[in-house]
Amino acid sequence: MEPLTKKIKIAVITGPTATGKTALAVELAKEFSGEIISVDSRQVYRGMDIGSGKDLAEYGDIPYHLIDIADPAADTYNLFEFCSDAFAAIEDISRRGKLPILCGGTALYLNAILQGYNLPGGKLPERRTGEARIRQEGTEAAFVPPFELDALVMGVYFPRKTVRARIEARLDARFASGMIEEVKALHEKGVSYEKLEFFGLEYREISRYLQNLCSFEEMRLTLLNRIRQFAKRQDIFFRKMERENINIYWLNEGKEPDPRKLLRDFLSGSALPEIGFKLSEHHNAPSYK
RNA sequence: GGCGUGAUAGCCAAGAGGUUAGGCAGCGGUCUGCAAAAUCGCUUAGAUCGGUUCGAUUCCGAUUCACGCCU
Repeated sequence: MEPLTKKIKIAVITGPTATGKTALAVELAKEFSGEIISVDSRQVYRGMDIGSGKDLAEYGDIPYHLIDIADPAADTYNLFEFCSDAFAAIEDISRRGKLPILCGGTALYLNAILQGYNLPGGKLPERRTGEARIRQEGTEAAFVPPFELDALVMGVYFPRKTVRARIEARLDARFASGMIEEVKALHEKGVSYEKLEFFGLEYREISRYLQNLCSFEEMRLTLLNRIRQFAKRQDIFFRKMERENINIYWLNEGKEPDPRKLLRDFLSGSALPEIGFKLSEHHNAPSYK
């Protein structure tokens, strides 16, 4: 195949959890003939649906990538694999004349793609020696970004207080739609409690509940706090990315500035507006109830 | 009405007449190989009024409130 010489244009939708990233990405994919690449370290695992917020029903006819590509019992997906899978997907979509739309909140993964992390091979940290595939790959598996990207990065913004409320509403909806049963089923299919706890948040706290280490109400409150703290850490990472010169267009409630217009201008090569709002220059209120 | 106990930060909760309680929650940061992970930092309160004292959140008195008991 011919190498791609020009920079490949991609759109990115990111932001903290529970802000409606998927819905926006699907909307843009429909309008701009796009395909979605999930940037989510948990949605890669089969069977982790409700807890990771896959929302597969929202996609309709829009093709998606990097979802359900790993076995939660046997695999431990990581940044290295994500980088090679994501660049492969971007190239594939682009060659077919479609627009790659990256969508997700795993900020490290996104940052690695946007900044073209060059992951060296060679000696790996002690803690990784247990993983067979890493040993096999060794030095030659060093990851070098195969081509450059021209990315329009948009983030869905809500005030922290609103995000917190959305997290709570979504959590209860997830309980109502069978999230506990999902975790139970994963365990019955061979995913150890240890592994489930490693996956974090919903999988960790519900595993503890299933092991009778806490009551439902205790579990729910702990989980609520953990998800909220996670959303804060996502913000902290987005600020770091901004300081590292990644421009993020924060869309108030996902609407303003209009993402369709931004993307249209970006794709046609028109001048984009100045970034009006930087998360890194914004402080959240000192406390919430 | 009488007696007793208590009143500490958003919440829980200690000790001490002068030197940081602590935990949770909150906020911020680090992070190029498990990132929904790991890890670090910050956040100075003592119900009210008066007294004792060089100095009171700590001792004394009154008041208010809460809880318990008694009549």
